[in-house]
Amino acid sequence: MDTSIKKKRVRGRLSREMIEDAAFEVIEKEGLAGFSMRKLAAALGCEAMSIYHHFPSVAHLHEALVDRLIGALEMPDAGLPWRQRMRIAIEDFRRIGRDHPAYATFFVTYRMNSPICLAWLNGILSLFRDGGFDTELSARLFRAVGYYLMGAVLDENAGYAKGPSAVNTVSDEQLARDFPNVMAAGRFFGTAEFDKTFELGLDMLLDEMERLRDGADAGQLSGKA
Amino acid sequence: MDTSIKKKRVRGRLSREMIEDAAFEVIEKEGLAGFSMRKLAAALGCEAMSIYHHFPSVAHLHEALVDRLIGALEMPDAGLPWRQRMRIAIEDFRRIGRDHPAYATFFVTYRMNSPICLAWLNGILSLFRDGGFDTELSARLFRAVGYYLMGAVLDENAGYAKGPSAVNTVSDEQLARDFPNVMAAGRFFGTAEFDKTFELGLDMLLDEMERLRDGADAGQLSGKA
DNA sequence: AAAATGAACCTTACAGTGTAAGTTGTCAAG
DNA sequence: CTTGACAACTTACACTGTAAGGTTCATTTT
Repeated sequence: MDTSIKKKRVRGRLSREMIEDAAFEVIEKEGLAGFSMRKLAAALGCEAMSIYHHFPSVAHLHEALVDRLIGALEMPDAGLPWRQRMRIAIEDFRRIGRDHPAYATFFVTYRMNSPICLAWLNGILSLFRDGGFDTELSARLFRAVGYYLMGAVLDENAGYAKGPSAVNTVSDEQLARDFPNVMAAGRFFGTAEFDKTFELGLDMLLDEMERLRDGADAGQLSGKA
Repeated sequence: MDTSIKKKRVRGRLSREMIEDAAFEVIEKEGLAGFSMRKLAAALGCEAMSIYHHFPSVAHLHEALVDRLIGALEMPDAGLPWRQRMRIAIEDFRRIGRDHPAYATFFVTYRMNSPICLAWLNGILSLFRDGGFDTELSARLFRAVGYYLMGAVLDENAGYAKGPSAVNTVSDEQLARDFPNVMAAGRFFGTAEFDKTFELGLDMLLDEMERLRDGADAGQLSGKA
């Protein structure tokens, strides 16, 4: 007979929301690669298979996490100036990465096909349309700005500033000797510089979009390569 | 005694280069997630552990793969106009994603600290300096342009156009009814539109950089948010 | 109150992963 | 022919997601 003390287990405790909350915690604590159903279960005080009652697979769970993050976003006030609306929407997305750094790499790579994500996407496309662009230019500008945003989120959370991942590390002396430009630039690659750098690129894109809208398309854009 | 026929095995066959070649093949065939040391070994006709004689870990192997791709890049001819040099360097990087679509997500996420990658990075930073920017602006513009490039490579190889990854798929009817902007924009999200969209965003950034260099910094860049 | 139902959870098991440790096969130098 | 070194293999371990089936318990029905 088993005389070991068994933690009294209150059934019916688990819920999708609880599991999602715990998942975010485990991911941020253990890293995205360190996340597993068993660790998640441990954090919840249950067995791994119990989670499958609420989510049929890890893929379903991950989709729910993305949906939660995207679903929490709301479109900027339509009464604000366009440039400001665009800026707010972009910063909102960027903030997700800031709040969930370990999850960012997954998040950015994720293909958003769920209804919740499509609804957000639809709203963002509306925002581009409100800028005065036709369907084609709205679509292309959305993607171009999205590229910038995705790359930024990725780098800010998993990039150069997060320390070496390479196996062959390079000493500071070698860096200074062989790669002086990297050495000099490194000062502006740190976390403290993220905002300023991001703003610079974002303003460049916003400026160009306003220029495009104001009919400056006879300018360099169609110029030589 | 074992009388089973054993494939005669020629020892001493393996080399780092062979393993890297096979790794690229396996990754593109099986996908990045489907890659494993055992599958790589099978492709090579050897056992998984034999690979460890040439690469101490998968991380080392991955680093070698990234090094090979980056190491193959060369800086654009310094005699060309600056804008064209920049464009070539950017397109060279982008082509890596095109040639190794399945590897792109890893590639873009990878933190480049190896000597080979640092050398490339150092050269690119030189290119920005050649554009007439000081250390700080070179560093920030490199990052901003890099964000755009990273995001593009990511999306072009693992993004929306590559089909649904979501578990809750949405029917075409629902898409047309509930997300008309997505439906309309979808036409410009396909693979065939990648080049044109990428060029649009790239030209926007190049235009802004030339404007910055030509001392137009009294313009909107420092304007209201 | 007793029985039945079904959701919620657990146990076990399997095929897969990276890789540490130890063993065998092969070839070249002495 | 022996020895040594190295390349490749074998085995084993701790981990992963999850399929299959068993157990427990709250609720509902009789």
